[in-house]
Amino acid sequence: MNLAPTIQAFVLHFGEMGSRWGINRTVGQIYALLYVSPKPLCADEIVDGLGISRSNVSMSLRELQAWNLVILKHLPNDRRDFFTAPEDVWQIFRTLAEERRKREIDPTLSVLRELLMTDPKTEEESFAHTRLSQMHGLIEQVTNWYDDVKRLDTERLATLLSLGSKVTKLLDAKDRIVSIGRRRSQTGKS
Amino acid sequence: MNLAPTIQAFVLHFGEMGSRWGINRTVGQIYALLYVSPKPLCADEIVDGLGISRSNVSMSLRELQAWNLVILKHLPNDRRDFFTAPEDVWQIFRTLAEERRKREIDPTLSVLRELLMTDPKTEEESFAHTRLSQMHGLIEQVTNWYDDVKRLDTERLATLLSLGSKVTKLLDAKDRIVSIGRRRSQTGKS
DNA sequence: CTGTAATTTCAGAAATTTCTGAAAGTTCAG
DNA sequence: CTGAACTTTCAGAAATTTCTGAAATTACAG
Repeated sequence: MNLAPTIQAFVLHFGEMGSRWGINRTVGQIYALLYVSPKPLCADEIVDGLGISRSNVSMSLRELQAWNLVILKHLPNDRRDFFTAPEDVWQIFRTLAEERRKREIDPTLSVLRELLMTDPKTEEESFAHTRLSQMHGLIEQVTNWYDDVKRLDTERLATLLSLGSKVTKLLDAKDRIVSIGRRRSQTGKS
Repeated sequence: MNLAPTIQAFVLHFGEMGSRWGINRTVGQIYALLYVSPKPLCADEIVDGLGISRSNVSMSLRELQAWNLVILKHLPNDRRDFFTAPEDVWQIFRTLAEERRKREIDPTLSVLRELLMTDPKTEEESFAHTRLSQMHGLIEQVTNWYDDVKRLDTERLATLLSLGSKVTKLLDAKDRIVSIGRRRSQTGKS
């Protein structure tokens, strides 16, 4: 490894965190390296940068492509594959959310749906049934929200985030304003 | 293992998913079992239910306690430790979000802050610096939103979720209504 | 105290995941 | 075609994580 100290520290940290995240160390490191590189890198540059085997790089890049976290590029007059991380951090964030949902949420949702189809026979199963149903309800509510919000463009998403919990105040405010409007004009319309 | 088929399926699925989540299979299974049990279970009941070693149960319960996902109870005239999962799924959701944040986000945030303190020396480092700064900005924005929202009670949180992206429409609506109010009364006030 | 019922610890066995080197596959210029 | 430049595959080595049984520890009733 022969990287600037800051870059090296970032890459190593991402490798460590990778494990806490369910992606492995190498995958995390490669992603981090691509993320901070001003230009696309080819596999051998990654091998040099991280000091790992060529085959490991190949497999890890494959995984990153499956996650849609990395873009394959070709330079003119060069047969090699080059890779970059997408520019827009918000886009990366969305992609990550999307992929994690596919892998971590959807399978559970479908198992829950399946299990909820069967009628509970015993007292015990009946209790379990209501618990599964609660969990299903929660996950569905959260993913519906997510489906709804993910369609927003970055600017609106940022507005929504910066608003935070104030939206509930806004709700109250809306009601107040609307009712004032009504009182004044007698033609109120929500 | 001698559980009702539905319960068994749920427990096994949760075990599998556990691995995709960074908690291990046993921990996932124990949590699932407690979640669907109408009454607190003691360690030996879990051993019977899941067919795993007593010591594994002990260690896994320890981990679940560290995650705040399990509650230790004592029954009168019984020296054994009994465990349940919290009732309220929303509370569980919050706990999970909180713990994942502590483990998966905060360390990265602090590393990023640290690295951003140093001045970039080369062109390369300078590029990396802006990328780190972008990532830092995004994470901070998202966690600030989260900090803000997590204080809401369950009801308000549910409202906010069911509203989804409509909040942005609401924002527009507010502006419109306020301006109508102004036009009508000449005393508009946001 | 003593003995019993419980929990915890921990060394190392078992299982799983990650990583490597060697071989095979692909692509393309000449 | 041929062979050079590159990428992928994959068996098994290495590393890591999980799990177990045995021993140690704790708690407490008698």
